[in-house]
Amino acid sequence: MRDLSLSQDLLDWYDRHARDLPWRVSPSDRARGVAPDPYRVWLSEVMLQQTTVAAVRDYFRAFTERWPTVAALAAAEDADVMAAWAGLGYYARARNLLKCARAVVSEHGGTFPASHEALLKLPGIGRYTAAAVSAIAFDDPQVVVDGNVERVMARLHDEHTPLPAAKGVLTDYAAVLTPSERPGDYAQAVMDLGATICTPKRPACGLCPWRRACRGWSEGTAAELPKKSPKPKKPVRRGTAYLARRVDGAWLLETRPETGLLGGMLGWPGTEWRDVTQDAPAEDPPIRAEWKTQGAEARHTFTHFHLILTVKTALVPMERAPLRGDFIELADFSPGDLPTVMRKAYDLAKGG
DNA sequence: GAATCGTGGAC
DNA sequence: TGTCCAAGATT
Repeated sequence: MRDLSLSQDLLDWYDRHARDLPWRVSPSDRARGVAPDPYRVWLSEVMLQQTTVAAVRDYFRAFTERWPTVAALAAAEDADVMAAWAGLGYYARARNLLKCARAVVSEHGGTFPASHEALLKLPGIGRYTAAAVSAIAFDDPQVVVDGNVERVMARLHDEHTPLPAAKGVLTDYAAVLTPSERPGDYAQAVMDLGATICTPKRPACGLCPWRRACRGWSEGTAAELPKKSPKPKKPVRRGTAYLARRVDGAWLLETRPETGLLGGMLGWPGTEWRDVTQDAPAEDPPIRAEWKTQGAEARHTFTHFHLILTVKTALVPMERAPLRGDFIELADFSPGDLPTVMRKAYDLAKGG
């Protein structure tokens, strides 16, 4: 069963209110037959996973300027891609981005596969991204369900079952509304609606094209939906980072292991980060030196814990060999290549 | 299903 | 200042 009248109302709204985004083909251009580039659609969707449009904009521009095609990205050095992703977070995305680009080249001749099934098999492409690329780049009416769609559907149907348990029924609601015509514009329209009108807090229901049909509006429950299961409190961890500067200005850094937190990223050698209820980890400097503790500590909050990082610095002579990590010449180092927590430690060392 | 995995902005 | 939140994927 479908409700094409509601879908059409949203498409009409989108024709008038679609946001101008660097990766988007406007509905008017789309109507003239301009086709989106699957590479740009895919890249933007991966960048936008759990990340705001405002944060993605500059990264998207930088990536597409430097690597205009999937083949160009596939040929890039791992370290260059990780450095370019630094600051955007969820670094597994960058690792999978490269794996995916290389798979598209080696297994699909450098062209993104058009089928939802084949897209799902690629690294870093899950249910949402496969559906979004299918719909937006290939006009395939897949059911696109992201956080916006979940929120809009929960309100439209006054669904009080908390997430993530409600995911199934919300997907069913979304399927009913997905049109076979203009599925790409429709998918982007629901997400625009969620991002600009049907917002998490204080939704602008007065401006909503779906207000007449919305049960959350008629019941007065819209603003409190969707329900979510409560989140556990974040524990606090502590650790030490060692910032060794050689007399010629080179910094001692290491590439973190591929898996786990900040995997594959550049960082300062240091102790492990241990819960404050545990014993403090043993001293473990990466090079013999006179270490000086900075007056302030670096504080940073990750998805599931708070970190308080003690920053120690030292100046070391040219000939001394490190036990861990490698010295990177001053000319080859940019703090912007570091994940944010590591950049905070750097800023602290420079300022103090 | 539950954990893990970043960051910056809004309130 | 603390909490919530954003176009999720992977294990």
